[in-house]
Amino acid sequence: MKTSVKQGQNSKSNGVVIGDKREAILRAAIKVFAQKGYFNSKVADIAGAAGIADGTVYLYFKSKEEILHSVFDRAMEEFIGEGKREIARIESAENRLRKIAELHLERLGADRDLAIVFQVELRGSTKFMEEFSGGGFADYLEIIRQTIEDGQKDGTFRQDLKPITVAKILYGALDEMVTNWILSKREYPLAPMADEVLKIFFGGVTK
Amino acid sequence: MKTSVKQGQNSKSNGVVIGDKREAILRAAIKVFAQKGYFNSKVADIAGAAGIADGTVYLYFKSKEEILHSVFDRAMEEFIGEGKREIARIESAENRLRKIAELHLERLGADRDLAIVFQVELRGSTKFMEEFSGGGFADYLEIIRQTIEDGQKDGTFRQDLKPITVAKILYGALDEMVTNWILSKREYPLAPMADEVLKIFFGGVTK
DNA sequence: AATCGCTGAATGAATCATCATTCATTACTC
DNA sequence: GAGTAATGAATGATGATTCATTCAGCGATT
Repeated sequence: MKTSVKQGQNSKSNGVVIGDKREAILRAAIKVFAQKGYFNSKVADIAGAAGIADGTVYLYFKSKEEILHSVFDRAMEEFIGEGKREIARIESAENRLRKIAELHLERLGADRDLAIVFQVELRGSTKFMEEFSGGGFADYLEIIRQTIEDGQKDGTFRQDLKPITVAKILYGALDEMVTNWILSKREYPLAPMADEVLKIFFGGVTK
Repeated sequence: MKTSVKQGQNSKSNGVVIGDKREAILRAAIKVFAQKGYFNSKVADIAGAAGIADGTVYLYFKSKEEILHSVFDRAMEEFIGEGKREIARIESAENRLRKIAELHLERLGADRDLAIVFQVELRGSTKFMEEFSGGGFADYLEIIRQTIEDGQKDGTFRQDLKPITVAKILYGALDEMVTNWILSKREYPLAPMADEVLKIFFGGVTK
């Protein structure tokens, strides 16, 4: 019997607003999933990390899987939303792509746990990937594709390449930067890698 | 009680050489893992697909995890082994990279199930990725890196880029081609995508 | 201002299903 | 009939989910 500190819900009894228990669970889940992977994470681990009882999790989520879903949905929505906003104001296609690359690496570089869940768990299941192909991911790729098409139309980019393929290549390169960053023992800032990627992407490696 | 067709091991009783039961299990595992993912695959599924009893699996493998390991090890060994051989005879760094890209996509494009297991399951666990970072994967990236360094030394490639980063970018682009191919509903040959990737990689997208 | 239900959040021990793994038994082969 | 390979039912662990119970806050009542 532990002397658990009960806490009425949000900001009722005392001035301290406890963000939201749902929020706490999501944050805890990101940490736990990042550490042990979705399938090796116990719901009890998440509850523990969130500082609540096991059963409480089910007051906020229908199942363990729904937690993972929510993590993706929330992050992706925010990610794409802000991306679109930032891109909108930029004139040249080249600079838009530059911004996309920078944002991509900045975002994921800013939250390692979330990055791990994205790179590892999202990829780690065809099921999720397929759902995502029709969801946020397709949107993201489409934004890149469109930007490349714009650049081709205004004569900035070569026109002998299929925009969608070019988009995949840029995305793949960025994605690999993130994956390597996650796996690396050394700590280094991720965002600056955008430069090298863009140098090659725009100019190629041939002298 | 099913009238199971017992079969003495390899080519004993009759002329038909049943490759090896171990081999059959690995093939079955690749198919099953590709379909449902490692964690959702039951050992019984694998046994079923291989046409043997559940327990028999354990005559050939210590655990379910060892099966997955074996799938990776075998494929990676073959993959890298043949890669090195093919590369060795090629003179120019540029053509060596070209060959690497082609092989990469040809190989994975030739066995969709294996490709799925590689793209999805390998990525789907930090544990495996980390093991692999110190294993086959690191070797592969090193081969690419070295080739790029060669090209820089002989003046073919720009020298203002870190070879390791360039290597990651090429790898990332190829990897994304594979991932997209796996997820795509449409059936299309993977290998030809190497051309587009190389065009951009060598020449860049800017006009 | 002390007491009293009430309500809904939170708890965590118990349940129940799901598999990986084992091993006593059976089937083959020589 | 000895030796080996294969079988598949039984075992045991694990862990998601449930649910009877506890608890804290709050307005109403005295």
